[in-house]
Amino acid sequence: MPEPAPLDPEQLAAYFAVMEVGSLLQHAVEQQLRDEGGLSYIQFQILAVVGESAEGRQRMTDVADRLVHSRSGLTYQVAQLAERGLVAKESSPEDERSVIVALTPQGRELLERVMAGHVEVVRGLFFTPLNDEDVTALGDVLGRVRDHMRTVPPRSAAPRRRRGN
Amino acid sequence: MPEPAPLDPEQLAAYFAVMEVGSLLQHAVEQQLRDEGGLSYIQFQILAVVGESAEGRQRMTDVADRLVHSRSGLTYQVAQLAERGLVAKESSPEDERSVIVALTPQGRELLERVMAGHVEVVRGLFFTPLNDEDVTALGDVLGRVRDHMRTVPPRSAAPRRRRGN
DNA sequence: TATTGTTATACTCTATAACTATA
DNA sequence: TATAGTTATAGAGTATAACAATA
Repeated sequence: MPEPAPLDPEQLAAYFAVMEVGSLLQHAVEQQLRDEGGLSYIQFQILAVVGESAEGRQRMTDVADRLVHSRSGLTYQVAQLAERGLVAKESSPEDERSVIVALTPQGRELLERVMAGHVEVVRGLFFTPLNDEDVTALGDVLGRVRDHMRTVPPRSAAPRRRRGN
Repeated sequence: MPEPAPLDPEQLAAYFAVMEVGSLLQHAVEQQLRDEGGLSYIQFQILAVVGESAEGRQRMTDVADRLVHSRSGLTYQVAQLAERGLVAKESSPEDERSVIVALTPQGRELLERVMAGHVEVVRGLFFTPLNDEDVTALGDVLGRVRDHMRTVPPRSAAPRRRRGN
């Protein structure tokens, strides 16, 4: 294998910027969610993903796939949310193996309450220094990167079909 | 306080894209660092920040400030690295309170070895779908966001001068 | 008094592997 | 045999607060 060429300065700047912005934004958002709703970012994401679906109901597996979680990690987080009465677990009539996560009224209420502050943080921190063109450009370029990332195999080379998750 | 306007679809797309790209990229990079060097991302960053300075030496506080770490978290991570002989802790001649983190030869060697794979992952995952203009645009826009983020107070309103960190 | 750093502690989160049950 | 999910367990990381020492 030949020496990989180093990244040029512009590439490095872009890479570091993405990582730092993502990290700082996540930090800020986490604090707001913790303060205003006692939620971690992942818990918030679970509520959001479930709440955004048609009737506030999603299969465990579908939530896990979307949030990159390990199955057991999702089981843990959903248990935390269920303990607070924010979601309820139901069995699926179609597939006895499946578990459905359903947003409770309290869950929806908390989600809506917390979302307001969330939007404010994101707007203040992220969008303030940007104009419409910047936003469009960002969405376009990063959207392409995201699509590419979703395509590329996890670089564990082998497709990895065995052993769940 | 008036209802905050929700983010428009373009803004949402950009926000989600940043978070997802950052998260996926971090995941991929973490796996490579773990596999090839037994390093967490933060440990890698510590080595990189220290190694990038003039003589491979940095004060604890300066490293912590740059990596958003709590002091105690940095103490912990530096201890991990020191146990493996990748860094050494030295006292500062100028300020008896300070502790200097210095990259050892083994630390530098590992950093260089791991950096190759790191660059490959970033290139393959992040830069493949982008042309030069995209990269420039990204660096410009996200650079502005980052600068803005560094400026804005942590939204805990109060300047927070008391109590370290 | 403010700053630098460490320690103890408690907690959250994550991942792995073994396991059950349904398809 | 593959898929959906849980459990037990163990480990890594983080934050807080109390502390010691130097500026």
